[in-house]
Amino acid sequence: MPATAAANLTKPIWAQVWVSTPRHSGLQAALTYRCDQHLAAGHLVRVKLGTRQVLGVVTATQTQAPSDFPIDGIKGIEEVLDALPPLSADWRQLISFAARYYQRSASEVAMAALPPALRDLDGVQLARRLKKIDHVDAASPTPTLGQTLTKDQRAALEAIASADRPVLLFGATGSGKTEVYLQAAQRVLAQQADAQVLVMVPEINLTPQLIARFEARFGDQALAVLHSGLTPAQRLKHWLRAHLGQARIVLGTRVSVFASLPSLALVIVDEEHDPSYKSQDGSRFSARDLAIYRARAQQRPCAVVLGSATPALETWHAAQTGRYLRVDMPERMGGAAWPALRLVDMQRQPAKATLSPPLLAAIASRVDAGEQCLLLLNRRGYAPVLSCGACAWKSQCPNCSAFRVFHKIDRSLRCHHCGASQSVPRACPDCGDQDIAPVGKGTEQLQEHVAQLLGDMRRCDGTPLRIARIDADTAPNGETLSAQLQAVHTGEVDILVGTQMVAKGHDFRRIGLVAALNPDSALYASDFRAPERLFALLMQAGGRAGRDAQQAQAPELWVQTWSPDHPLFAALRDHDYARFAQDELAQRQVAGLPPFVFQALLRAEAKTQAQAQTFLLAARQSMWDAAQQLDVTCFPVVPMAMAKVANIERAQMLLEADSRAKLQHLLSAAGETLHALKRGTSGRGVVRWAIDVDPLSI
DNA sequence: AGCACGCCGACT
DNA sequence: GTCGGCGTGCTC
Repeated sequence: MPATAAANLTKPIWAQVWVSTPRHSGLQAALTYRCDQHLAAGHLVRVKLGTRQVLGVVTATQTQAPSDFPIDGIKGIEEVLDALPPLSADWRQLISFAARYYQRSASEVAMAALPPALRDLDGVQLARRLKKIDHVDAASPTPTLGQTLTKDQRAALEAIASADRPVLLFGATGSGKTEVYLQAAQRVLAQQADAQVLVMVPEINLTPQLIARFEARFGDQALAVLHSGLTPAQRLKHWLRAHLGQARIVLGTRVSVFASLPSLALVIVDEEHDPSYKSQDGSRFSARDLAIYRARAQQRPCAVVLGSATPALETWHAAQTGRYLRVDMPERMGGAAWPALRLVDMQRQPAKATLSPPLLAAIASRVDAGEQCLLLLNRRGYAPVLSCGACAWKSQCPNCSAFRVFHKIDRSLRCHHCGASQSVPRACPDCGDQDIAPVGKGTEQLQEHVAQLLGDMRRCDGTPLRIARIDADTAPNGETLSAQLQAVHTGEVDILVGTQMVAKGHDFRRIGLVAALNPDSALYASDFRAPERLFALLMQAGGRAGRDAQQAQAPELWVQTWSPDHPLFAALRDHDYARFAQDELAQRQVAGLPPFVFQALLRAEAKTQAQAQTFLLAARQSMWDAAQQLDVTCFPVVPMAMAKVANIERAQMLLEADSRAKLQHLLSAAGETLHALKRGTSGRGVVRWAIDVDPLSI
């Protein structure tokens, strides 16, 4: 409630307000506004900014006039949205921390954290929305009984209840992590009358089962969901229900880490290793890391659970060093067998075989037995490049440093980076030769290829095989995706070809064989995190197979590789994530890579590569001495791996330190400098710059 | 980022 | 004379 001190008209009160100012406005901190009475911090207000009226969050009020801004320039608060309880001190502290750590202004982070629809509402409109919500009265959740727990699950629950640290729930696919989440939530809700639980998932579309189970257990009255797929009105409604404490379980994607949860008592981060927790647009925060901060910084105690079968190496390392508590759930439920690994040495296979003969035979045998097969190929389209046989022409995108991908379905060349599309030329644009041919294989071609090879086969009922494909082209949104997955699930498909998006989340009951056709690029990629991602993908893909214990044949995970002796596959064969992590961490330590060092990237985008680099070089110059003193390494300025996207040239500079504090220290000083540089001559042509703290890819 | 102001080219 | 192009600069 707002403070009810009597208004003192002779003595104005000054309020610090976070307002919706844009990213590069140079307005960093809160702005000062005048008001006639004290306002509790956290209140939402509407204030004038320039000519517009915008939303703001009060962070503090004071009686002393500000010294850094002319008093007669200060405007009054237009309206206090006091129908809403103020945002809590915990919430404001989370926003401040995120802004500081990721080098953004608190205003920007705060506004991104609030539902967009709230920005355009006045008090009257807001009251109307609230009235609607109040009608749906907050029935306290009446959870149905949970399943009987295994020994592992009981131990995990006990650990979560008593842990004084974040808990890493290290559980295999199908080991029953979800039931642990559910019962941990139930326990918290039972213990504390107003408790709230935040459950984070990487992508809501890929986890319909998880949502369904929470809904079934707690009822949709107690549940709120927060993700980008909602309409603005829905998003506001769910946000308000969380803020008002009506929603007891909040399920959401990475944005939900900023949800207003006045009585938060438990945070669950499912599939904590998933890269989508780190946002790639705008403020590049890690929702997983912020979730941990949030829980620990809260005034009321709050437990955190990170769940994964293949934790991020950062998380694994934290568990090894005792900062997190690791709880293992190694057993797969329901007696489902782990798929056996079948490695195909491609050096011993016929050249250019997309599907090696032994794999093809295995697929045929599975299909014959009425089982389903899943073939993973991480390239959509028909072929990644089109190339001229007579000259050096390739389907280079004119706007990006990438090739345009050949899509046979509409005979187009599409750039997967800028979206530009053109129809395939009849002859080589450079030399006129007719012989332009696709190079390499994508999912579209694989589907065609499989149809050619196995098209004569019949299902046991005599009908032709059904070979489906799911990738970003066939499933442009969540609805089409779940429709297609549903078709697979109900058995309408015999062979499914797809990109990694199919490997995540979904339970396919009848899949007996999963194959990764060409995963080698990740083994020797310049990105040091590529093996970690590959291991997670293959473990996850393997988890798709053999969930049905009734199957006649043992489930198999096939991998076609040119490096069958790579240690990653040896660990994969034994489903031994711990060994993989240990090997990988040892290498990282020797090479001086995260989690043993801390990194930040300074990025610049400009019309020319030279302009982007000039800016970064000036930045490097200006922070050089401070970096030396703090023992932070400033690596040379280089073009990004994808140097040009949509005709914008990009360059970057890596900063590295052996402690977070040192890196943070340097970065906090750099922000001001960069703003100044952009205005000066070295910032000429620079469209954007950004700091990416703890970058996932370099 | 918006949204002003501002200072030059083609229309009623 | 006015409408409007988008360059530059400010927002408590």
